[in-house]
Amino acid sequence: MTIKELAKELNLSFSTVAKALRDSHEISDKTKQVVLNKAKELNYQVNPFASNLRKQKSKTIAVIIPEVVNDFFGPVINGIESIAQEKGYHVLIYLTHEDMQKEIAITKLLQNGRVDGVMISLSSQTIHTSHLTTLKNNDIPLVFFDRVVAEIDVPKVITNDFGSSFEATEHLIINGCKKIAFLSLSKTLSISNKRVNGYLEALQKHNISFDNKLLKYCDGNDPVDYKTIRNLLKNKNRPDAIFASIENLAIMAYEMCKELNLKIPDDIKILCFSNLKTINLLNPPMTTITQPAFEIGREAAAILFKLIEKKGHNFLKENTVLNSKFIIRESTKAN
Amino acid sequence: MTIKELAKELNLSFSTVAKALRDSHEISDKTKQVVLNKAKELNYQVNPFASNLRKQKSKTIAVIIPEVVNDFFGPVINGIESIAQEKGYHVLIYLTHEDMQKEIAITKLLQNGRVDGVMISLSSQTIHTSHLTTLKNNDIPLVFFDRVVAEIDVPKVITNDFGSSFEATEHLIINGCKKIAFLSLSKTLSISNKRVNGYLEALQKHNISFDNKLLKYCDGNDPVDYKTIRNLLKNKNRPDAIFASIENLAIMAYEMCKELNLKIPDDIKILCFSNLKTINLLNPPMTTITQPAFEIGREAAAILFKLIEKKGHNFLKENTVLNSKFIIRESTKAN
DNA sequence: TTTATTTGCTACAACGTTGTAGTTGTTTTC
DNA sequence: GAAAACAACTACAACGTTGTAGCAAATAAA
Repeated sequence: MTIKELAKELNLSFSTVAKALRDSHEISDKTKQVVLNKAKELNYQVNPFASNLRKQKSKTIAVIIPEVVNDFFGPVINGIESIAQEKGYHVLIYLTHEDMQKEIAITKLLQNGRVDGVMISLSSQTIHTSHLTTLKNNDIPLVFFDRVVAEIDVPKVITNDFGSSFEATEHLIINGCKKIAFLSLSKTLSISNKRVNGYLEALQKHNISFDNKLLKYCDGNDPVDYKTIRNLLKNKNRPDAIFASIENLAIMAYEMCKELNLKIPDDIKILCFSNLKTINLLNPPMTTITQPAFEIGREAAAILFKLIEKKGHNFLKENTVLNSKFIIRESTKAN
Repeated sequence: MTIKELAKELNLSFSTVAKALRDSHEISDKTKQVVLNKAKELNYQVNPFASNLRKQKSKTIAVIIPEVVNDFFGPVINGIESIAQEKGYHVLIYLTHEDMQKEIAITKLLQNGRVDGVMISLSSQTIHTSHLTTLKNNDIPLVFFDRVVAEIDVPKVITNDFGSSFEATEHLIINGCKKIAFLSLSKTLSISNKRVNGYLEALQKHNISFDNKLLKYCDGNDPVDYKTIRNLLKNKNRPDAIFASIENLAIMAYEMCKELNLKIPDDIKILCFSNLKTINLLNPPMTTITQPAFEIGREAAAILFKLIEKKGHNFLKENTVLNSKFIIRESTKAN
């Protein structure tokens, strides 16, 4: 059912019908009513491609994330979707699986105007970012969240990673830890570096010298990371705490402790950045830095829609910083 | 950059350029090379809307699910996405949040050819399904997975829910349970009914009379369901086991046990359908029926693409049944 | 040599919208 | 009562593709 067919049914010019459907002031109320009724009767729906082509707008945004089976990115999507649904936008999801090549391929797909805007949280393996600059230079509204590229001048929604990391490390130190291992994800992502720096600064403040054997870079590949953690824990000079920068690594550490029969928190303390909903049911419940994932999604989406609708760009240069919550549970209890 | 602009640059007719880009046999290899080089140089990308409009194809599918923060639907999306990426399709995600009205609104959006196919797992609150029949009648390829509508004649990918449920219930009975509560999700979904029936049949086989106070229908709204579970467990005539048809409800039961100081499995045994990745770390690890979520996603997507490409429809009437795994852990250990 | 056939390219009409520029006939204004 | 304004509708040209039809020139067949 197209406008032209509708027009034929109604014995009106198709321009009239088109305008009536768009509630133009040029059309009398009587005619509008007739057209609308007929449209409903024949279940007329605008053809999105014709409309997109003509208006050069797609009412669609793309969300690029590393992974979806994840208690952080899941709620982020919820947040994004809640705003998108309000605004009548459609949401395309693309997963990079922490692979830079996939990320590049995906951004290429989005350069041709398929979407009105893009939200992205980088893959941990992304070491150069020209594909994102290209996207920005193609005038596609772009918002980074959580894993951002500091150098690219687009709005970013992040959390207070340095502060959280500092606070968590200090908490471990106060509770008696002297050999705190830090499991990081990426050497290049600014978020990873901030988390590492928070850890380092806390060590320094408390006069604990940094042992670089305790700073491990994982790569998001489960079997490999598993080995890294295993080696760390089987070492005779085992750390007395593990601070994981992502949930997955902490879960592996928990599993490894179970396997090696290490008692948490007595033998080793563990904490991490996490949004796990079963965190309280773990044995023992884990101390976490919990990011406001849903709000990050909502905030980032809201900013993207402002960019799309070009309602002023004063916010463009600013990072939006939301605060994570540090929640102390049994996994870091002092001996 | 459009074909016409490219043609002007090359001093060729735009038809020639268009054909060269599509590698038509009507164009000489030499010309093709020239065109392709120029296209690369000027970063020409086909306009997806023009192409979609002309071809009446969008290379996009829609996935409608109740929820994304979920260790079942997450891997399903991974499965879908892995096939979609292979095939060069885009994936639109829509969330119903277990709300039938949202589900209806979403299906309306998809009636106009925006997508080449739709995959859906119903909301638990969906009690009538004419919106899905409409979608099917509009000739939009449709595949159901997990939460299906038995009456609508489209391909479905499901698991052996009756059998799993029977097996799990029997396991509880053998381990000494006599008052097994079943937490169901929906009175109408066929998947829910199958799970309930498996439970009932196992009771019958072992001559345990069914107590309808032990069969609770939850509605996916956390605070409400929380109360339901609380009432169940605070009752003086408390059940000795809880069989939850979805993960969320089991998690709430765990939390409630913690709150009420009930020991699992001594005071009460708990099991559920779940894909939780931290299941082994819970206190105690929970016995689960684990569905092959990733494979469900892959299988359903593969079928959808066959439908889209119209490669025979013999499989149309058949359900694809994948088997879940029943994994016994500590939460149901005999006293 | 004349007539087919093939090769390589061009012209053009869709696809279904949207927005601008007419074209009527009617009403208002001075 | 002529000019201006308005209301309600129509015509049509984009948007950027894709596929069919057409048209030369070159080659093959008769």
